[in-house]
Amino acid sequence: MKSIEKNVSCEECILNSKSIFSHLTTEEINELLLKKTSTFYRKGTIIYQETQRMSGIYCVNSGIVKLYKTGNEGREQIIRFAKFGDIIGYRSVLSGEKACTTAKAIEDSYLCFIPSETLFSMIRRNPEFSLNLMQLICKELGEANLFITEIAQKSVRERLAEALIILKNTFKLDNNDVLQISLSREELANVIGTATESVIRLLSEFKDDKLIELNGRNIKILNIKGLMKIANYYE
Amino acid sequence: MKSIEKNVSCEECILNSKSIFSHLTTEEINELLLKKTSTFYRKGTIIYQETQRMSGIYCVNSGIVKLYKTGNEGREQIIRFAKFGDIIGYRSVLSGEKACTTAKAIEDSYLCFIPSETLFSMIRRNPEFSLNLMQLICKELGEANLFITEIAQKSVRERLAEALIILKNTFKLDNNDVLQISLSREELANVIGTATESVIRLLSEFKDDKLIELNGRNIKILNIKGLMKIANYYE
DNA sequence: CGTATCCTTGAACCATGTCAAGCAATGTGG
DNA sequence: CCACATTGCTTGACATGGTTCAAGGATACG
Repeated sequence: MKSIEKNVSCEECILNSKSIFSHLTTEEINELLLKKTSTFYRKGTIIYQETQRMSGIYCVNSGIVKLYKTGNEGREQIIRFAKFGDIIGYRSVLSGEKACTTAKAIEDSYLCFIPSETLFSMIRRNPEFSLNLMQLICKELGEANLFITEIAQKSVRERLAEALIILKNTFKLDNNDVLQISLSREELANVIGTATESVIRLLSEFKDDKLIELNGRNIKILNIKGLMKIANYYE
Repeated sequence: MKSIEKNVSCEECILNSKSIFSHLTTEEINELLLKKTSTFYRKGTIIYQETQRMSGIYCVNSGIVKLYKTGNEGREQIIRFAKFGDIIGYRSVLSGEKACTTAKAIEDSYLCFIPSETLFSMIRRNPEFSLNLMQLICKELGEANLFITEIAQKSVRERLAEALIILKNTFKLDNNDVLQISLSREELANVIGTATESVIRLLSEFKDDKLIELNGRNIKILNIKGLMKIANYYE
């Protein structure tokens, strides 16, 4: 649980045109930079827990954060991953409810913390910022609705193929076509809602079918179209 | 697809303290009343379709609206139901995306249509309204995340018991303990993501176990605690 | 070098989906 | 008002995808 404070550059996050911060005034950006605190989270560290009250949101500067809910039998359901430029924790802050997910760094990560008051002040002062934020939340809601449908209607095989495609789109491949996120078999199972053994068996099948290549946690994508066909996923 | 325009009273919707409209100024309310149009939708009528671009949002004045997504094999996944005071369609309007669900009246319903420009103008002018709206969306997102976890981890039996509890909380019971929403067995199946036959068999079991009583589509709740225990659902 | 964690495979089991057939309820047109 | 069609509901039989349990191998770590 070691965490060191350090000042990281937020310029890239703010200037990124997809960022909700991209429409802030210079004055607002200065206030944001003044109020934010940056913290290092070593791989494996929990950033916040479900049922916890949040006093602000976090913006991921580097690393990868896993957001998951814990089900009745203690099994984790991964809701999403957050990477550079993504913000987390805003759902609870805005709804005034307790956190509904736990956030855990699965890579060494730097996160910026923005206190609730700063966020609310920006919402009150800048309607364009509000609209950007709403847009972000609504997109996430759309993805959640889609995920509900897929998990309810698709087979495990389809869901695994789809998960690989989505991970590829989110985290990209290196120049050797290897997925740029490292997940355990269990985590992969917790994304698609199945047993670890099922993931292992299906990954082997995909390998036998020359769709992917496996090397420990490294997954090399050989045939994305084949995966899309299996997943019935076209986008 | 018959739909008649009629002026319905929006006062109750607006004054309701849980409504997102409750913090509007008198001036804003007057503009809202001026710009809104009210329409009758006969049971079975589709209000909007997924993939459609939305030009505004709807507020349910009376009746019940079913919101569902259509999966690959054409099977419908019910995302939620909207009743008096609920608004629908805002996700697509705010995100600028096409509708991700289809909305269909499953009872005769009156809906008020609020054009996008009116909504955006209220957001731009009134930060408290924005915050209320964000809060609403965030709550829905929280419910979606919970639903993902339940559908991924719970058995069909648990999910059906839970669905009955949630329907009871949302639509209440009449003074004879009968659920105040009428769904086909297939619709019930499409809520929890299972086959119609499974719902039928499990409902019979619940009846045998004296948890519910069945009379056509009428479901009488006899033992809510028993259902909660089966569902592992406590709230 | 030993211990813990993760990964893999096989076998058995079971919850749930699918298919088929009959029944009940409801609506339609003559 | 009846015959017929349509749709929804129910039940049984069966197939199977997926989970669970168990055991062994691989890999990483202090």
